[in-house]
Amino acid sequence: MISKKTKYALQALGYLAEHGKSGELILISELAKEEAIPKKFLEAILVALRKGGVLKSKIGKGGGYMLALPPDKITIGRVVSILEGGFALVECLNDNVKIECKECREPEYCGIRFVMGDVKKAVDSVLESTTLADMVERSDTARQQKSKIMDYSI
Amino acid sequence: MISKKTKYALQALGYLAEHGKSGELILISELAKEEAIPKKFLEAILVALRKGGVLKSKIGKGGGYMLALPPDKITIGRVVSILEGGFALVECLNDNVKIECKECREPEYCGIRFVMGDVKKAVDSVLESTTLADMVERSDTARQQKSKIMDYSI
DNA sequence: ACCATAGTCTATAGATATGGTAGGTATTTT
DNA sequence: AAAATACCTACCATATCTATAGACTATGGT
Repeated sequence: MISKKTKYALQALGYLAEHGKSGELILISELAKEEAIPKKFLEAILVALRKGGVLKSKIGKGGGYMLALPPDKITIGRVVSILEGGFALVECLNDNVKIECKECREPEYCGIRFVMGDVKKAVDSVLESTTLADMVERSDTARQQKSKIMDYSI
Repeated sequence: MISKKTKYALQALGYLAEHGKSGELILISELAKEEAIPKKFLEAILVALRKGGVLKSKIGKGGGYMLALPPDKITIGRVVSILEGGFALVECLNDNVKIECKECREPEYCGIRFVMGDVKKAVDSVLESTTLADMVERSDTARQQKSKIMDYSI
């Protein structure tokens, strides 16, 4: 299960992708309000995203947040990685840290590791090939489909 | 990250697959000792697996646990599903429960859902096509490779 | 019938992670 | 100087995960 942190991050990034297309700076308070995210909690998330290189900020009056990269250069995998330290399935397969399973006496031929390695590959392949732009686009498409159907039915 | 519960479950099942081939009953205490799993914790896990239809047990003297199905009929996905209620990535995509995201005002065209739906498909596809037998076999193969290399180097 | 064995159930304690809050600080614009 | 705005540190509450304890029930051997 992805954490709320990650979910909020994706919501905020989605909002920034849609409302900051021409380089406008968006306020934390606007993001928090529009996406219904606790403001203080969101602050911490945005800082993490900035440190992770996907957001830029400007302090002071007239300040705010904007994407540091175009939406099609920001993969969902990168976001997940920033906020959860990678999508780790077992301790010993974590991206960042190279830990051996404490429990596991034979990590070299641990079947669980093999299987979870496969799962991780599958997950990473999706997360790294999907960008913020894709996410927003799919949402928009679905919304349009819906309104088209609505039109027909009127 | 899969929970220890699930990891312990897979360890125990692996042991049963390897040591119970001819239908022997294996004691909880043996499993706990050999796989270094806290016994009382393991008990609960085994009960869950039994209720999930993957294990059979016999109470009383001479009792113990055995697989309820051949290892190649037990998918890793099933085990994960029993212990974690499915590999849910977002609340609104859980297998068992059909919940709408509370936060999400527009679940029908939520981009996060679309993306996580794809991830879930990828994960499930691996977990459902991999069986306990595969897991054990890969572990064995790796172990043999290793010993072969050892032989050469001697 | 009795007893040892072995799984089952319920309750609970301790540890860790998550979600959320409070208050103050630093920086920029006007 | 004042207002706006992001930044930082610390903290708390709750939920979940891991683990343990103890009493209960069923079986088989004697």
